[in-house]
Amino acid sequence: MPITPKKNQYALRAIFELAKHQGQGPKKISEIAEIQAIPLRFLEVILSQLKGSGLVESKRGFYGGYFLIRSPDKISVGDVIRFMDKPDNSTPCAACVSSTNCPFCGNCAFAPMWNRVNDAIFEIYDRTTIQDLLNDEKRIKRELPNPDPPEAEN
Amino acid sequence: MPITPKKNQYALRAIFELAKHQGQGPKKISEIAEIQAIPLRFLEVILSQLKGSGLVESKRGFYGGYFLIRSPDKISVGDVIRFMDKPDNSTPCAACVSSTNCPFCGNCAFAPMWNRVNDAIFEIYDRTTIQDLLNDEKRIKRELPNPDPPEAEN
DNA sequence: AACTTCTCGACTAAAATAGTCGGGAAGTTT
DNA sequence: AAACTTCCCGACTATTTTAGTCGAGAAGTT
Repeated sequence: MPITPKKNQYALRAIFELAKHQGQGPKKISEIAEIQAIPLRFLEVILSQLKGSGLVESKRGFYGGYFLIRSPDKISVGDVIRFMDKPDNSTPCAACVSSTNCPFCGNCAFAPMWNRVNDAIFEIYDRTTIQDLLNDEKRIKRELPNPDPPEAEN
Repeated sequence: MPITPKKNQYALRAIFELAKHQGQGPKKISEIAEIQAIPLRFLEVILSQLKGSGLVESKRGFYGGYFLIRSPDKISVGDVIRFMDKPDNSTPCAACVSSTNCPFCGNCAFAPMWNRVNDAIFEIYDRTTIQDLLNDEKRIKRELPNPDPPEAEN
């Protein structure tokens, strides 16, 4: 029922966080995990998987962390989602997007609709870049100036 | 990863099958199950659940079965999917369509995108009626005249 | 050497999905 | 009526997917 699993959302948020940090060297998994409220050990798995996408790279040691190797306006949400869903690329019945063994594959009245839906989803994903999301966030923050102002420490 | 779970697809196919049979009295679960390759006992559950939607009604006994109580051109795919997903209507964070407890609800840069995706999906669902699907199937069958011609029995 | 951070693979836990079953109630046939 | 067919109901099990954890190690820094 979710549009996309949590893991994919975490991947997006992680990349989003790296994008904020562009040009400032590597960012630690632990920081991303805290800011984006993602379980640390799970995020390790996700980021390490994301290295296979050619979007991020990492460095170890004291000043280590992850960083983007493509500019945020050249990374679309579609790039990320498609990569994350890749492992089980099988999609044997391209028509019935949702089932592994549809008995009507090919001459099924529902297939065109599922395809339209799939296309509509990815059209949005592909047209939304990480930079767009960054801009949106800035705008949101301007509009809601002080959601929770830092209290002066005594 | 599927666009919609199998159960929803079964529900759609069942209604689709009832639509084919419009005005010819009730149709048995067992027939629908066979034609649409749906596990019988599972389909019982689904159809019985669908009675709550006001789209179908049933009759028991020898000439019993299920039938539509609304014409196929007045039933949209959206009606069916929305009903099937109803039970867990909670959606506490309407913005982050996919997660139960998004820590950023309200001021999250991703929310507008998830909403656009959701809207795009349901726009298609709502504009596709069961009658449309019926028409599509007829067209498909005209175009592929004999996918598996019945052999003459010896 | 001590410390920090990513790395790797296997492993467990929880939730959602899919499916099953027995026994009963309504309706039909004979 | 008895026998039969069909839907009805609730609980129950199985399977798959998703989410998350862990220990030990390798690369880099101080």
